[in-house]
Amino acid sequence: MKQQQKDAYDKLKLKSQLCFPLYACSKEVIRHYKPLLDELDLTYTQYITMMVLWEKKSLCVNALGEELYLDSGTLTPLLKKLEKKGYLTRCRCDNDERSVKICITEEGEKLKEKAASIPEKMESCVKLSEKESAFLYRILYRMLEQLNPS
Amino acid sequence: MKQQQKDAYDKLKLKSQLCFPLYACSKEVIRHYKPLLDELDLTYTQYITMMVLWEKKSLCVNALGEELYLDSGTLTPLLKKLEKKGYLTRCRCDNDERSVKICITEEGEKLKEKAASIPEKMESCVKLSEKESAFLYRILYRMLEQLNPS
DNA sequence: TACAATTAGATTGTATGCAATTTGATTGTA
DNA sequence: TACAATCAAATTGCATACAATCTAATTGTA
Repeated sequence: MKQQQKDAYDKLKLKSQLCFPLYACSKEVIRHYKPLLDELDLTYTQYITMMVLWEKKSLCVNALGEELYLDSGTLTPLLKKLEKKGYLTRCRCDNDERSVKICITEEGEKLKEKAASIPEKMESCVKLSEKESAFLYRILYRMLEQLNPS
Repeated sequence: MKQQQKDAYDKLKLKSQLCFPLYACSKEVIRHYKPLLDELDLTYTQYITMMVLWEKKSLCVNALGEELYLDSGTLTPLLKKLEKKGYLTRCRCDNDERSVKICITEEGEKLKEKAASIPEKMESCVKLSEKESAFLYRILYRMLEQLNPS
């Protein structure tokens, strides 16, 4: 076998890939959120959706999708569930009937208090130094920008 | 509002969290694999499953799940699909009828040749320096180890 | 050796994710 | 102003993920 082909095969190993630890790590982190989010009766995707709403109060589905890297196929049913729980409202925009505006409710605002302790609790699961966190953060956002230039 | 509560709320912002870019990045990377994997008629999860088999040739569902951080609920239907495609066989172990042994087929081995160019193509999507890749790799595996000590 | 406890996969049910398509509203332009 | 092109959500279909439960095999031990 040629050296070149051997190199190509080496790169096909799970342990040679960056994509795999990224994928596995993401899932493991989300798994660790679960018991904390269960107390709020939220899934992880519902949680990050609420995070955007806690900050922005109100925005269109489209904009929400860009923030979260999710499309309407995922968001529509998810937003309906959060609406049913009473955390947000969905209504067509007055000025553009194509768009749907999502607004946080008082119930939704109240949930923020219960969620406030979660980030701290999660941090304690993963022991990274200040420097490592900052590096990881920067590099992931740079990758995101490269993969999905917005 | 107390400073402490303000800090807690700041940490609730999407941009303050490490979990979010991890989650988004993982999805974006997988999305970038799609056109390459479409040519092989594999999904991403099927691809990483084949990566393990290209390396190990044969192992039990259990061991496969530990490698991939997936459980039988995900693996069983996925392995049935790959079996139907002819890339692997599933059969109960002789010495322990509870276990199912997965073996790669010749068809499965042949697929490796077609997949060999994928890692290189993916690398070109994300421009990280040698140093950055190595750092990211180390930190992700360390996190994995912390989150799921095996 | 009985038999409770454990283990490996399979199954069930719920919630994403996302590509592709559809529906209805808006925009650009001949 | 007609009307094609575009756009925003919603819908459909398929493939994960994973917790919880179930089934069958194996193991530990009284």
